[in-house]
Amino acid sequence: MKILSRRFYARNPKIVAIELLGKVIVRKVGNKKLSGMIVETEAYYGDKDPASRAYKGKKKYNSVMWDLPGKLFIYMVHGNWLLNIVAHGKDSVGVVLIRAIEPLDGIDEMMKNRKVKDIENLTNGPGKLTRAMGIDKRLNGFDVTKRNSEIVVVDSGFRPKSIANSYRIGVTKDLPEKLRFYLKGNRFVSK
DNA sequence: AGGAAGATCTACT
DNA sequence: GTAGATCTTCCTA
Repeated sequence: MKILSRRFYARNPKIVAIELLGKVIVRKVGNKKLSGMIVETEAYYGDKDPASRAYKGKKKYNSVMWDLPGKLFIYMVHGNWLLNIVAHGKDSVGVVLIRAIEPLDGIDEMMKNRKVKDIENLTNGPGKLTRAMGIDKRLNGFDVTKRNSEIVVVDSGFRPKSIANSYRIGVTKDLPEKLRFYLKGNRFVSK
């Protein structure tokens, strides 16, 4: 179980979004371990991307986007916390939005957090997985490349067989490029 | 004060 | 499957 390094995130967000598929997010809460495999992501750029939180310039709440790659960027939309990881090269800004995961460890605990019966509905959306894992604003700016972080992303060795893409979901102004990526056929991809 | 925002839940046809 | 209410911050006036 290798923790992904800062170098992994210091690339074009589109590349990082694709390569994050199949990796595992591990969340530690006290002595409990919650984890899930990433099955759906979206890439966002900076000032050239009207759907990006960085589009209108640096603000207090989005300043972490200009910070080091590998940090968490968390913000609220429609009453849901959305989990992003900062990913960009030296002279640009970008993030990868985690849209869905496949639950692995701590499923009982996550069920409790979300009050749902069927596993399929547990983490198949960006706002759902954050609630299931107990992620909120407190974790904004967290570094996921450090061992012993409350959250890390590891390479389990899994290699996706087939990856599909589409336009991003829910955005009012998208770019003419398909920036959403997901594991084809996986039942935990959002609807 | 008012409204928009990478969404979700519920209650229907 | 779709339609509408509701979710909570942060921006703009």
